[in-house]
Amino acid sequence: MAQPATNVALSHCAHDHEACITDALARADTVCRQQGLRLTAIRRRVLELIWANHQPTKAYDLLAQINAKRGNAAPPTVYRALDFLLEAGLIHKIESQNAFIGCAVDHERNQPKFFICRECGRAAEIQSSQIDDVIASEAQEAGFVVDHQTIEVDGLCAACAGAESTNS
Amino acid sequence: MAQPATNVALSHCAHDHEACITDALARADTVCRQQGLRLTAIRRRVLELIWANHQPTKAYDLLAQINAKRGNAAPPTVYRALDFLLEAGLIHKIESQNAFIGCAVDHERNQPKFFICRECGRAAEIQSSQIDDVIASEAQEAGFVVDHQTIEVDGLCAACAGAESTNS
DNA sequence: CTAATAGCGTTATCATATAACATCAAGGAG
DNA sequence: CTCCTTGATGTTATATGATAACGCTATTAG
Ligand SMILES: [Zn+2]
Ligand SMILES: [Zn+2]
Ligand SMILES: [Zn+2]
Ligand SMILES: [Zn+2]
Repeated sequence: MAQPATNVALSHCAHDHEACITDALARADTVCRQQGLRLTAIRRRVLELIWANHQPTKAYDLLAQINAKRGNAAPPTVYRALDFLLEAGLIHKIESQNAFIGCAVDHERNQPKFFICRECGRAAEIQSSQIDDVIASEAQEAGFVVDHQTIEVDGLCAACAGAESTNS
Repeated sequence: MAQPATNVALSHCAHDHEACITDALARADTVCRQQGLRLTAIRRRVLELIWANHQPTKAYDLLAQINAKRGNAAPPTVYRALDFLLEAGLIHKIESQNAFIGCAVDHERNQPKFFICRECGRAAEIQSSQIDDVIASEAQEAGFVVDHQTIEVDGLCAACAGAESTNS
């Protein structure tokens, strides 16, 4: 189950992945400094690994990656870091996969939601607030007070759908 | 973790619960007969327990309920029944709780989605297709081919929100 | 510096889910 | 009816996901 830190799945999506990781860590530093949160070495390392994988990553895979170079960390080490990062809004949990992914989105006006490709495994975070609006109005109608939402849409991303139709 | 089969949480929602269970089982019989599926004794029993609980129920709680009267079933017994029921569309999995709940909804035109109350624990399945429409259009725009969706909105149901504001 | 607190290491254990293989029951072909 | 195939179930073991509890250490407020 443990996976290499490099991300094969991104082959169809060219971008400067090193910068991607660096930027995410820089943002995290800023956010934590502003909010008086402590982004300790372990927490930072876990966040870095999550971004390096660049797709939903399981807690025990992160643990294996941490321990890859002679480490010997135990599960609570990772779960505590994950709890912190979730709390700080720096990552999200993909409930349908028991996996975690980095967040690069401003959530002041819309809640997390994902398109997840079954082929390449990537989870794209959607920013539109249309879905939130509809949910809000449906909730209003039902007298339901929304607290938190889990929206995970599985399917085929554009790149993988294109590849598939080309092959057939 | 194991819970009694009767459902305290439904106290604020008066309805003929026995009929509720009976109807669900009758519908299941019909669906399975029409589709050539075998609703065996165990599968039927698991479905009955899920409806009896009437809120998202965990696999091991179901197992405990099955074994309550001198039984000795093992986990695969329950998980296999759950797999069958999921496949047949007779239940849904609430991913954010690792729990299962009965379905009484026609899904020809809209996918499963839930409002889940943190207070009473009930999960109400929403039927509106507005949310599906918005997701479909967002997906279209992104070139994403939707296969399956997980939509779970947590919060306070009308009854529990009312009770809370009354108390304060 | 000191005390209080937050973070972390470590061990054990709980909770969720599946693999693998043996056995059994139902239904069709001959 | 008998044999055979298939799908369902029983059983044991194990994989995978997550947390409790406790003591030590590092950080920081005063
Ligand atoms: Zn996000
Ligand atoms: Zn893809
Ligand atoms: Zn349903
Ligand atoms: Zn409620």
